[in-house]
Amino acid sequence: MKTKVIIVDDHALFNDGLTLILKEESDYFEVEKQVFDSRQAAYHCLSINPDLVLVDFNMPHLNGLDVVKQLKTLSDKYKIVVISMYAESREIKQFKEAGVDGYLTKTMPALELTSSLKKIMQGEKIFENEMNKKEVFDKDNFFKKYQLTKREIEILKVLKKGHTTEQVAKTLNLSFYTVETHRKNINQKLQFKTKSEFYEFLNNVDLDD
Amino acid sequence: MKTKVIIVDDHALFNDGLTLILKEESDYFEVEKQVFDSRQAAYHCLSINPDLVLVDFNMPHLNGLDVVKQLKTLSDKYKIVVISMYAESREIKQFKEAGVDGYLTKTMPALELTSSLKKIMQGEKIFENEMNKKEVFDKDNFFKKYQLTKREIEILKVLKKGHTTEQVAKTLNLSFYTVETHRKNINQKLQFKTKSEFYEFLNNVDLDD
DNA sequence: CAAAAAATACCTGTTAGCAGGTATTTTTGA
DNA sequence: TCAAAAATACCTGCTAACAGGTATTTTTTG
Repeated sequence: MKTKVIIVDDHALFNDGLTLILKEESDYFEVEKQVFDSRQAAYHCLSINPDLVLVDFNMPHLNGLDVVKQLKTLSDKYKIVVISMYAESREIKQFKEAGVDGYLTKTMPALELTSSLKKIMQGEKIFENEMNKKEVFDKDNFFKKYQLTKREIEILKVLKKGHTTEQVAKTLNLSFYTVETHRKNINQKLQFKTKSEFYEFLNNVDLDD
Repeated sequence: MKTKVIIVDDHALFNDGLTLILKEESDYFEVEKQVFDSRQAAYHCLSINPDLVLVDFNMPHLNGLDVVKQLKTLSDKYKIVVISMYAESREIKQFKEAGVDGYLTKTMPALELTSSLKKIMQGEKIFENEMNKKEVFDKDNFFKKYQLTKREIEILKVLKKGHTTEQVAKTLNLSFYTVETHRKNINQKLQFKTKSEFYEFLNNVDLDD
């Protein structure tokens, strides 16, 4: 009996990545459905009746916490595990209260993830609370996946200081237009939907080598 | 008995700013000396014998870590707190090993800084990183000082979800202009200089009751 | 009750950001 | 070496944000 899994993550790339990781252990996990719109999570859980639901923490429309609460009203049968970019105690507490079975971070290695999930399926509860703070975004994985170039990272570093596009251009001796182009490309790669999202990323990402 | 403070920071503006911040709490802190050349830190500490030394992280000639090591060979009596541009785990570890009492970032609001320093003077050790940021934030103090109104906090809550002024207006059944006015007032009260600052605040502040 | 504080709303002009292009040069790697 | 990737630069048009006002109504509170 394989573990039937539903992945709820609006971020297609990560959703796919997670699916591939679980496929590596296809004798144990079976990804039944990848949900990209959190509002459809409940519907798919009802129709598929999975053993395990992996929910991303920050999503548009319905965030992870809302999804968890919704799923909890539907059934107690499936395990729910939150996968987050942040290991932040306040959020973890909220999810604990909402009754999830685990809170894992996107920074953990694939092997650790699958082994943690197996433990959770056996009834254990795992709340990743590593005080590894600044590595909120897993640098290696992150930059590899999204393929930010050197110049783009350089521009992000200057933006991180609170500078505007024009100030960045002056700092790096570039044309205003060039910096705008780079910003455009960064936004396309990282798919920010709001300015808030962009600045949240900027404030949390570790760009140092 | 006030806390005698020496500030070691080559950056005159920030050195002054820090002094002003501590002057706001002049019944607790007394800035005895502003040192702008890190090579003179030891000399002044010996002659003044302060209770607290605030050391900038990156300075010419002698960097923060070197200053700390030097001071530590002189005396164990005064508390040493490093003030840095960014919270970087590797550096924090080094300073911890050097025996500092705290590592705070320049990005933290003034009130958080003074409240942290007070705690340190009482023997607590505080190492600021992205993880404990949200919790260190002294909510009550903050809102008391800046006197944000109920409506303003309500608007911040909606903005926190990444909504625009227009979306906030719709959500709260207000005119677009009203929300803009509130935002204007918030910005005036909190004195954000850049958008990045505003969003950093928004992403880190705890608005829940 | 009267004054202060808070909340509401409107107006103008400016700037930053961003989406959607085009296009050339430089660098790099198979 | 040559094609792809990266970096550079420009243009238009639109929208959100923001600074600097004014002004009325509602709520709070001494």
